[in-house]
Amino acid sequence: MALIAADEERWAAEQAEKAASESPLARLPEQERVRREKLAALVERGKDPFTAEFHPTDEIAKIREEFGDLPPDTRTGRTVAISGRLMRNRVSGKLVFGELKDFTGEIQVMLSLGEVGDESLAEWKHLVDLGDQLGVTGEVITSRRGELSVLVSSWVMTSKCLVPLPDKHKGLTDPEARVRQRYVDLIVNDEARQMLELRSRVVRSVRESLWRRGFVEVETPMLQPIHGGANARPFITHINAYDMRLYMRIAPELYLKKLLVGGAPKVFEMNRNFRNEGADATHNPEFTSMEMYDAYGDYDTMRVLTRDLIIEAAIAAWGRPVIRRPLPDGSYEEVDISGEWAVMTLHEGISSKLGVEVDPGTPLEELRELCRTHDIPFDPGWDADQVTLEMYEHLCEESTTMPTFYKDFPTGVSPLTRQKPSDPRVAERWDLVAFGAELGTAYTELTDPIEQRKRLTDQSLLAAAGDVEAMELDEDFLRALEYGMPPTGGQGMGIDRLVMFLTGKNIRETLLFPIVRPDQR
RNA sequence: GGGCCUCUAGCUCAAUGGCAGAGCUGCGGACUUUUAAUCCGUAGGUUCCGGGUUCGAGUCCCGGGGGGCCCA
Repeated sequence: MALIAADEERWAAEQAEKAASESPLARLPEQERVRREKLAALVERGKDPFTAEFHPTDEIAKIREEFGDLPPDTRTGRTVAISGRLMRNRVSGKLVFGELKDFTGEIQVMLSLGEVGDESLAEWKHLVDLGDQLGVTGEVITSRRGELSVLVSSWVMTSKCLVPLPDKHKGLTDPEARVRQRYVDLIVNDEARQMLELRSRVVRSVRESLWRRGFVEVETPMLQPIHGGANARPFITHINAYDMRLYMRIAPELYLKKLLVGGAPKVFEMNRNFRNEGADATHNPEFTSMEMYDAYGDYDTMRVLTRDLIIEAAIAAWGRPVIRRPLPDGSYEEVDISGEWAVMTLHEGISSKLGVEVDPGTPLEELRELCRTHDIPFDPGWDADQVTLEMYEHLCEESTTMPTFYKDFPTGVSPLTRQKPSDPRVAERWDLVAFGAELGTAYTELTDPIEQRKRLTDQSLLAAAGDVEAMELDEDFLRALEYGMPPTGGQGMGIDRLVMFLTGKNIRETLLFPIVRPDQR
């Protein structure tokens, strides 16, 4: 509490200092000064360099579609109004060739003395810069060399760009700059725009796949008084109204199950979770996940559904059931994922890697010995279930390439999962792994409130003993289960991971704005 | 957390310990069919930050920071 108040004070002081130190034109690079001078010149000539009075009626891609293959020197008689950013500008005396780029594509614009007159041509030559947003009206024609163009009859500046763009050939390559200034990345790198669109198609595909199957999309709290539903370190925050600690959610699971208790049979939520752990090529502190629950389903029905969702997402992304993998030379290869996906128990997975049979009854000492001989680190305080989980992560996850379901996890490391009736030592849970990364997990949910209380009590004891990832005891969740929750299959899938899987890119490219340290300069 | 690499003009990159440079961009000029336009001229620097060694440091040493890759 005291700490948060101190933080707020420091923040206010920093803001005040910042405002005081910022004199408007102090030490601007020459090119930025020039652009501001042009801005002033436009205003002086009665032009609004940020006018809102231009209304485009045409998209560049549509024009290209409609007039794709015209012979050189064609006049179409068709007038269009387009808006876009000026990406290239070739000034040739009384004729100017520019290239205008909107979010759909690029097209050449031609400005000739005869068409626009002295003043307009001179203003373009002296007051327009690369990067400016322009609104252009003119006839669709082709140039003498056959380039599809808009012969400008009038133009306005819709937004002056006050900062020079990166190199027109090399673009912006510094990965740090690309992430810190994603807007610049989007302006100059087509790849960034394609990722934005691809991710949108994937998210939409997952939603539509679920809607089509009768699932209802819901939103549950991100600010939670008790963090549960997963094992992870939470972000801690504070609510002034109640003067109380709150957590950013690490998972929506417990709330979604309350909806099942309430009678909603098929629900899903696709939204942000927050985990106060590392930030690297595969982890961002906030990430998007999808969780779904299907009453009277189980972990087997979830397995079939999950594969269907991912195949449908791949088709949404690439038009075919394929994913892309990076090759050492920087290019990508397509991998077909339409075949059957492997299914094996976690113990089968471990056994095949070790060449030694391991099963749920293998004694702790034997597991430890296997860890020692295979260089698998373990904590001497762990029980057999925890050691087994570590062996699985070490031996199976990394070496798995094609999508594989590892199922039947040790009950002790699966506090929210129903035990297998035929063998209560393992729980009906699977992890889906592909190319070394976990894509999702699913359970036949534990619905017995008495067994659930016992498991969560064990977890809270771990928490009290200092395990920062262990769950807290959520009385309201247990109370809800006491009202009776139908047998249910539940599944969680990382959407960022899914996009990474589909594209072969790292998380900082699949997220528009991954977390970065504040720029100190 | 450990190892390796990296940070120089708005962008992309050079520079044996010896005058900090090029291309693009910018600015001035020529050019009415260019498309990485061309040609002439010209401007632009806290070499990430702080110390140290040296006659002299972008370069070598120490410390710090940002970023990337690999490992745990």
